[in-house]
Amino acid sequence: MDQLSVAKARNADAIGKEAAIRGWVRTRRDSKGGFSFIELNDGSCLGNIQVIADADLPNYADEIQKLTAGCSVAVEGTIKESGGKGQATEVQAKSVTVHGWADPESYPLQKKRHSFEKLREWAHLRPRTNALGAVARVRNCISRSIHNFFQEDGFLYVNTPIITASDCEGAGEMFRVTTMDPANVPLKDGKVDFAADFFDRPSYLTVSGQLNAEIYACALGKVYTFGPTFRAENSNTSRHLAEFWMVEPEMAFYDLDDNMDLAESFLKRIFKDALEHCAEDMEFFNLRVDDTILETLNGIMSSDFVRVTYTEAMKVLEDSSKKFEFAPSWGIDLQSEHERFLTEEHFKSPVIVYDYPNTIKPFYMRVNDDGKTVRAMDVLVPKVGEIIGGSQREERLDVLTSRMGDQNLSPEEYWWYCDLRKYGTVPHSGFGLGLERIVQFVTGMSNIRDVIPFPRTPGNAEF
RNA sequence: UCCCCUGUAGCUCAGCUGGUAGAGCGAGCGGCUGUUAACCGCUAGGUCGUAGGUUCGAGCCCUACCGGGGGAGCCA
Repeated sequence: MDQLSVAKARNADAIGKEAAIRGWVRTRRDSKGGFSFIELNDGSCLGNIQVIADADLPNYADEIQKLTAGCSVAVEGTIKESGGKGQATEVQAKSVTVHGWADPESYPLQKKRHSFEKLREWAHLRPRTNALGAVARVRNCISRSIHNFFQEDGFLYVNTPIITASDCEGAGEMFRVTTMDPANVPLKDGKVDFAADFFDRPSYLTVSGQLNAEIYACALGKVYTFGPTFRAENSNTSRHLAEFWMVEPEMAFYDLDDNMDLAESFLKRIFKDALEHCAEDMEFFNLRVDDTILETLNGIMSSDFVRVTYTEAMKVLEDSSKKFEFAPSWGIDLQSEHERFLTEEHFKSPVIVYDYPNTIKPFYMRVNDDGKTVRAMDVLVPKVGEIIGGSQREERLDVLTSRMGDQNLSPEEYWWYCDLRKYGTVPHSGFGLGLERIVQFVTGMSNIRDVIPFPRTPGNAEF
C-alpha cells in the first residue's frame, strides 16, 4: 500500500487510491450515526485530510473515540470524493493505528488560536500549528529559491567560516569563541593571554562572510554565501536576532548599478516562488496575519523599485510636511521613521537608497568622485525597513588603506584583504540579505522570533 | 541599553473611587448531528508573576526584582 502525504491525499487525482496516511490529529468530531471525523495533518501542507472512521472498526470505542488534538496515528483506507463541503477528498478508514497519545488535560495546544507570544513558550510544539507550519514551509521555499536563483545564474556557493579572528567591519558586537576556563583565565602581564587560547588569538563568531566572499569573487567571478551569522548586540526589537541566517552574493566586475539590478531581480524571484509554490500558505497569511500581503507582493513584482540617492532621499524628507522625531539633515543616517516614510507613505513601494555619506558607512565601500559619498545601497521595504544592505567595494589600494586609517583599522591586520587590491584588483560589488527579514516580509509576520524555528535573543536560548 | 504598556483558571480576558474572584473558549461527563473554529446541558479548575510595604482589610495603592509586548538605538 502506498504511503501518501496529506498534501497528495487532498488532491482530487488521488480519488480511488488505497493509501496509508500518517500524521497528527488536529481534531475529532463524532457522529452518533456511527462514525467519527478525524482531521489529520502531517505538515506537508496547511490543510488537513478528513478521515472517516466507522464504528465497526475494532478499536472504535477503545481508541478512536478517545483521539484528541496532538495524538499521532496511521490510517489505512481508500481516498474518495468527500460528501461534505470544505474538502475535495477524504479517507474512508479500514484501520486506524494509534502511535502516541496526547493527554488533553496537559497538552498545551488547543483547537483555538493561540497568541504568537504564548506559542514561543512552546517552541517544541508550535510547528504543529497552522501558522508556524506555514512559516516553516515558506521559509524552506525561500531558501530553495535563493539557491536556485544564484545557481541558475552561474554563481558559486561558497562556505565561509563561522569562526573568525577578524573583529572587523563594525557590523556589531561579537560573540567570543574560546576554550579557556572562565574561572581560570591564563594571564600575561595582567592581561588575558590569548596566545594560550585555541586559535592563538582572540576569535569570534562571524558577523558577516563578506570579506571572505570577496576573496572567492576575486578569483571565481560570482559567488554567494548562505549561512548563520551572529550579533551580540543587546537588541530587543521585532526585527533583530542574535543568531540569524544571511545570504551574501559577491560579484567581480559588478558596479553599484549591476548590484542594484541583481538585488531587485533577486527579491522579485523570491516573491514569485513563494506565491507560486506556497499558494495555500500565502492565502492563509493573507487571511489571518496581514490582509495586504498578496496585493503587496503582486504589486512589487510588476513594478520597478524606486531608486534615489541618499541626497535625494534627504531632500524628500526635508521637503515633506511630516514632523519627524529626528529632523532629517544631510549627514545623519536614515532613522526608522525616515525609512518608513519613504517606503510606506511617499513612494509606497520598495526603495533603493544609494550613495550614502562616507562618514556613516564602513571602510570597504567605494568612494565616489565627490569624495563625500560612497557607493552604498540599502533596499528598504514597508514595515520591515532595511532588508538588504550592500555596496560596490573599494578596489583602489591607496583609497582603501586611507579609509582604514580614518576608521582606526590597521592594513597590516587585513593584509590579505589588501592583497586583493594589490594583485589584479577589479571593481566588485555585493550585498547581504537577512533571511528572517525576507521571511517576515513575505509572510507578514510581525515578530522575527516567529519566522525562525528557535530564536536566539538576549536572555533567551531555551530549546 | 533607553522610553511606554503589561502579568488574574490550560488559553483569551473582565474585575468600578481598596471590602475575601468572574465570563468565554478549552478539558471531563451526558445529549444531538455528514460534521468541518460544530451545537446544547452539567462538572471540575485560581497562593491574582515574585518579594517586601501602606491599610482594620490589597487582584486593585507604593517599592524592588523577574517575565511578556510595543517603540527607539544598532543593523540584516
